Amino acid sequence: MDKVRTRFAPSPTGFMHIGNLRTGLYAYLFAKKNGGDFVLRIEDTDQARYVDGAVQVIYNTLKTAGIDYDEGPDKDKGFGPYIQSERKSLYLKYAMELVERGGAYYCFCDKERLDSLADSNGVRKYDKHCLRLSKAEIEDRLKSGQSYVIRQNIPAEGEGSYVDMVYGKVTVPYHDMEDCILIKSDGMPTYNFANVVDDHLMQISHVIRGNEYLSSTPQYNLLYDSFGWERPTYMHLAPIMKDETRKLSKRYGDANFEDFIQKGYLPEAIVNYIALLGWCPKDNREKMTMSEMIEAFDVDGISISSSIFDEVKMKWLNGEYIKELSDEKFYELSLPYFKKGISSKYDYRKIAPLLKTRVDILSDVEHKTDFLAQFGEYDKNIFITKRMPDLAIANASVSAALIALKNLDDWSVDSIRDCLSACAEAHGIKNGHMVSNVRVAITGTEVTPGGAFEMADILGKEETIKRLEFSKSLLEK
RNA sequence: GGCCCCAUGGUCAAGAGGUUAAGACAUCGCCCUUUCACGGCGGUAACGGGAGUUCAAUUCUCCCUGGGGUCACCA
Repeated sequence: MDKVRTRFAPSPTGFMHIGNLRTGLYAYLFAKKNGGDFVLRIEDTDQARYVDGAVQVIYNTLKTAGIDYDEGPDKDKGFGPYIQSERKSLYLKYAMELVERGGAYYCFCDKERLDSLADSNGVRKYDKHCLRLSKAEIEDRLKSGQSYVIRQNIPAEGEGSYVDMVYGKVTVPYHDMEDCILIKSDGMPTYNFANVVDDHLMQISHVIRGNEYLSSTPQYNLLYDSFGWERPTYMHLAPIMKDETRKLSKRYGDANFEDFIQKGYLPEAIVNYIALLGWCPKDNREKMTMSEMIEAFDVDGISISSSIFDEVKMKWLNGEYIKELSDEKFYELSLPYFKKGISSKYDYRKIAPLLKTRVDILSDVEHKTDFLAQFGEYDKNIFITKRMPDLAIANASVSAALIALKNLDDWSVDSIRDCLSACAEAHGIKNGHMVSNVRVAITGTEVTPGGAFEMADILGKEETIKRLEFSKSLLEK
């Protein structure tokens, strides 16, 4: 086999959504697995849809996702330019060659005529009207400056088929294809054409893309054939869905990479998760580094059916990644999510290590530390758990702890522990009940970033006493 | 509507004619922990329907149903 070369060819039309990224990831994994090159190409032939800054989004996303391209707009290895709008003259040249070879033809039909071709379902198919034009007539029209497009000339009979790496054999009758436009009236190529010309010129060996192209691929193969070019191997990927019936789209706001990063997902976790959405390694591993994925990547494991994006599972995976972070790293990454208003009052260095095993995504830090700034009326039934079944015990614990802690001068996790322990014993309260009750009493919440000692230590003596007093009266109500 | 493609628990998914039909997330329960969480153990839960082929179909074929894609001077 010739050298494996894959490409990722996004359009700069805004954010990069997860499905799109996954396509790029698979193309990258496949190339790397096979010792090949991964090429980035920007498909910006539709000027109307171009979004400012979107190219930068593509660069940034790939970079933070850890997907390094071997070639791209800023890494020309001799196949450039890698931005389609900069290749404009090239396409026209090839289109004219194709006209010479009979694989395409000039078309001068206007919108009205095209619209009149629509059938009762509103579906229209071009009738090859301009294919009948004589060479002289075409020359004349061209000379007079009449607006034109170049269309692909599809055979009326027969069918086109190819073997897809994941779908197997796909066959489409030529009759069902249209003589689609290759060069638009603005001189720019359509995707249908640019794609083929570029993939050939860039010596792409394996075309990896979404399965929306599954049935138009025979049409592209016709182009390769007309030019006498070797067809690439195709790998089409099933879409990632938002739910059973809707595909993940840019409209689904949370589906883009940037948003997930902002919510506090680790890039490695996102990449790991989306890799698993549609691919399963032979040994069924779930948590993998990029190099492990490259090593394990295998076409056999690619799903042929679509999969639904499940943020709950991605959250879990992210939590696994977070637990592996060093305390220092976690501190750095999560600090931005620690509310500024309370950061001056409480030491986040003390809180962060406690939080590490308790958050799935970094932004969880925000609400998990809410109790620091907010404390007030709460439902006293939260004292009750399976191990602490009685409010009277809560009441007793809080009253006793209040007195004991008031007299505690050396305020540290250890001294608070000892103090509470002695207090429990003195009052005949189980140690577990005591700490459980104190923990709830000083935080007002069921789930906290740590145990009673840590919470009291972080809150400080003054605040702890204040809260115990509040909870005491709440319990006495 | 034509054409192309798909169909295993709620979700991601192994399995490729004979399996007690894996595993993960979620969910539920138990245990651990001087406390919630973390962690450990376990439970509930699936082959869309109908015909064939076969000694035997979740697995192969066909039909139906359901879903997706495509039919643009968008990619």
